[in-house]
Amino acid sequence: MPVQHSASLAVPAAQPRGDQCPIDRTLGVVGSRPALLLLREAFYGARRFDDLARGVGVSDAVAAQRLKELVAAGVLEKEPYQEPGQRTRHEYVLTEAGHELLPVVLGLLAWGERHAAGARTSITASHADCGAPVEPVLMCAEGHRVAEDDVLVTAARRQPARQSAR
Amino acid sequence: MPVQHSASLAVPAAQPRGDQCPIDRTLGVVGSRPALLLLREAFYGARRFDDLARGVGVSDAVAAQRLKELVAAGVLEKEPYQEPGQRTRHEYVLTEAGHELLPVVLGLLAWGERHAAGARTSITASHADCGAPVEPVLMCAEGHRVAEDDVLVTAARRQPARQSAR
DNA sequence: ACGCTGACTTTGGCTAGGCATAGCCAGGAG
DNA sequence: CTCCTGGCTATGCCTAGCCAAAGTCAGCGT
Repeated sequence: MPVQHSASLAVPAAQPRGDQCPIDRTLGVVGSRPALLLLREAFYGARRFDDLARGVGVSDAVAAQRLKELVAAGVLEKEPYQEPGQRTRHEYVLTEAGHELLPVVLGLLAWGERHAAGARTSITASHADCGAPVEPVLMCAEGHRVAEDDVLVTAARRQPARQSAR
Repeated sequence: MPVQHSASLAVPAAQPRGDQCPIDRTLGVVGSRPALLLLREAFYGARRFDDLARGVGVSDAVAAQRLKELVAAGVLEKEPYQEPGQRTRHEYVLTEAGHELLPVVLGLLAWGERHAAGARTSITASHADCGAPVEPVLMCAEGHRVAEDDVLVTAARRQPARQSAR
């Protein structure tokens, strides 16, 4: 017997692909390196264009382009603000939807810490209350911790009928 | 005090960027669309080259290239297998490290379901035992559910001393 | 021994996306 | 009213990545 993991997830039937797959759709929004890194900066607290662009290390043009896409996708919001003695500026803040991408970002962080060796520094996410390291863990709405092979993936047609006039 | 969510994460000091950031390093491995989609296929149970490539919808060349990278990064392993009456083949199986990317993939899935509208079908990950929907949730090693502002992000130098002869 | 099939590899052409540099614009400071 | 600064926008070049199509290769079946 070689290894235990067969198909990991329980996938009884074929799932939709292409633009019908929510994973693919999400990747259309945050599927590029600059986009994810901008998100990282936003989670680190950056709000101003310069800080975001600088932190990611891309040119202004790319930063502007990606930020525009993230705003269009509803991940970030552009809001006016004013520092005392300064003119009105705009800052980029995470929306509710943006905040919900935190598990993904921290998942990448945790994986990189564990498996992408070579960095001379390590970044740790820990629980402010107890100091223990934090990671995304699979849980169901009932509050059970879910193992990989207990995850059942199913597809369903959305809104069968009711295509009434708006 | 304008909005409630200020910096979401608690980040007391600057974090390393570029290739010193584990998020960035992880993106170097799975930071492209085809790579993530190949991973999706692997989680769905695909193991053969053709199935993986077909499921992602890219050309053979791209699939081969990305698979090679994923193998090199230790996410997939190439193993020989033999179906009865068939010649020896190789299949791609998720390694331990590969399996640990599941929270990221399911995070993308969950987010897409909730925020990337437009698909006519929905994919749901549910708990096989109780049927409730499954999502990645932030938890610390002590077992506490961690809220966003209770996540403390800190950097540390790896291997403090031992900077002996190079 | 030959052919077929699955699994790649190679080649050539094309497009998206990146960078650098420079230019533009708004608006408080002076 | 002009200057200055942060925040973009525009231009030109250059590379990475993609696709399609064709070629290669291993080895079981006949």
